Amino acid sequence: MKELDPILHSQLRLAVMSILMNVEEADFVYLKEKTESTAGNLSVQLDKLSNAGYITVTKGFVGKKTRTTCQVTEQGRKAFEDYVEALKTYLNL
Amino acid sequence: MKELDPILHSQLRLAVMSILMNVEEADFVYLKEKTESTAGNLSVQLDKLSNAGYITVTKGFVGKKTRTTCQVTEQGRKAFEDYVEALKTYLNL
DNA sequence: AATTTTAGTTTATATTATAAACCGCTTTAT
DNA sequence: ATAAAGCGGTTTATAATATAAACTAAAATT
Repeated sequence: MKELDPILHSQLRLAVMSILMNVEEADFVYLKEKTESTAGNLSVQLDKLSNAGYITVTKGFVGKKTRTTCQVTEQGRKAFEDYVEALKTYLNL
Repeated sequence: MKELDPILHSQLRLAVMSILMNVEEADFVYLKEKTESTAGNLSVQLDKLSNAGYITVTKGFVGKKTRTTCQVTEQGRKAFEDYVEALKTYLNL
């Protein structure tokens, strides 16, 4: 049986990646709302995705407010697709 | 976003369930080989699936040797199917 | 009859997920 | 102008999980 990439096999990280796969970019606040996660948890999981090279995290400003935006990288996109393929063998799809 | 049943969202437990979904029953040794897990890990995860009511574990004998066989329950089957549906919303399938 | 193998279980450890507490800045109310 | 409240996060502590290592008991092998 295929390995399931442990970086993606986590509910919150998978949710984040799932969102980012369908959109050019998404900011912290949006991801937090969509995933219904706490800010702390999200922050940690974004770090992990970022450290794995699956997403890029950019800190900018909108007026005076900070804004953290995330984008999936090519590597992340590939990893997600591989993960989906691996999972299919478990789910009988 | 839907919750992913934490009992199923574990590589080894999911692998076990995946196998059991396609077969009437499977024994400990078979599951261990197929999943390439250690006996200890498998033992623990079978307990969890059993405690959750997703599988039944039966200890019997083949000649003088013990044999532990597992079967998925109706509840387990339902949980697995629900899990697959929930996952699909993450994977865009 | 001693040794190895088989079929597991129990226990200890490393990893992970999660939430709680915190921080700096901005806006609002006093 | 200043205190209080809110926003956008990060850091740290704790709880939960996965995993392997150590152990047990019986059977098979030498």
